[in-house]
Amino acid sequence: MKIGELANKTGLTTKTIRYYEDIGVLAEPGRQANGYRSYHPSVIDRVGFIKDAQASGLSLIEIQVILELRDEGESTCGHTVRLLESHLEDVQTQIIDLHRTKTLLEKMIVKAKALDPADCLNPNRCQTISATHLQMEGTGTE
Amino acid sequence: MKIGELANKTGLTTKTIRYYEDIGVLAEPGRQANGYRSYHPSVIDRVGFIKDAQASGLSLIEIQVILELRDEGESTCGHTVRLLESHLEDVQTQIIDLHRTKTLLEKMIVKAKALDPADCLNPNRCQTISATHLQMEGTGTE
DNA sequence: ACAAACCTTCTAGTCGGCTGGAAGGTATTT
DNA sequence: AAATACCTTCCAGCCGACTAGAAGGTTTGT
Repeated sequence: MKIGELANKTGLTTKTIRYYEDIGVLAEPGRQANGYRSYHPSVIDRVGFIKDAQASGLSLIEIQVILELRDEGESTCGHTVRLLESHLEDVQTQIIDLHRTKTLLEKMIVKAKALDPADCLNPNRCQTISATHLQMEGTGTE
Repeated sequence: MKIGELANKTGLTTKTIRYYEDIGVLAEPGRQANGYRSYHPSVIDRVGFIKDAQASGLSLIEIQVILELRDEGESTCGHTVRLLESHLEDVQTQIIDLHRTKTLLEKMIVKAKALDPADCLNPNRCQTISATHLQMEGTGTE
């Protein structure tokens, strides 16, 4: 399979495939006599793995680590699980942060709407997002 | 107030302050006779505003838009509210995405742990995150 | 007088995940 | 034989929010 075919089957571009090879998440494939890359069909699955792992929020570097270990025949499961678990923690933290942000945004919107529109004409009063308005209730800055 | 003092009071670096000036979120301050930047104390509040807006997930470009409108004396509230509301939508979408990711990660971890450790020794079997395992249940690709 | 700590401008690099283009070689079709 | 569609390499740039460093000028302190 040439690179264009792999691109078609995986939905990646040839550029992206070469890039993945560069950074090491895809191994260097064999070459045809003319120098063209020649891919084994199993690479399609590997790309599927990469996509799934990416969709789960793993970076290409992290994915590379998992794949490298796997390629070396190490018992990767332990590593992978630890990586996934630490990633899960990150995700949970992000969710909490986003909820805080959401609450903050909602408060800001409510306050902005409660303002008398006439006040908006005074540029010194239209301070929808004024720091002082919000800091009291939960912007844990340091 | 010189730039270093402003940096101390706001927690930004002098580099960052100059950068903010470059991209337009902080206006060019006056200069002393020697060419040093000379800041009005009100800039501290403005930086506070920027920090809060950033903490709410607004980009510096978006913040700049709000501040520019405000500086021009426009009735910004409407614009600001619309910006905040569209941002709130983004945040909500992000939360939903993260929850999907979280569920996916949890499933992956459960599956990984359920595997017989002996299987890990076979690099072709230790496929914790194998694409085929997961795609069936909700990786809406495209 | 001289060092240290500040200030100035400018250029360029970082991270991550690509994308674009140039300049060439090869394969297929007409 | 020429057009086209593929392939190769390498180098450069994008986004956002900085950060680092060079090379110089100023102010402060001893």
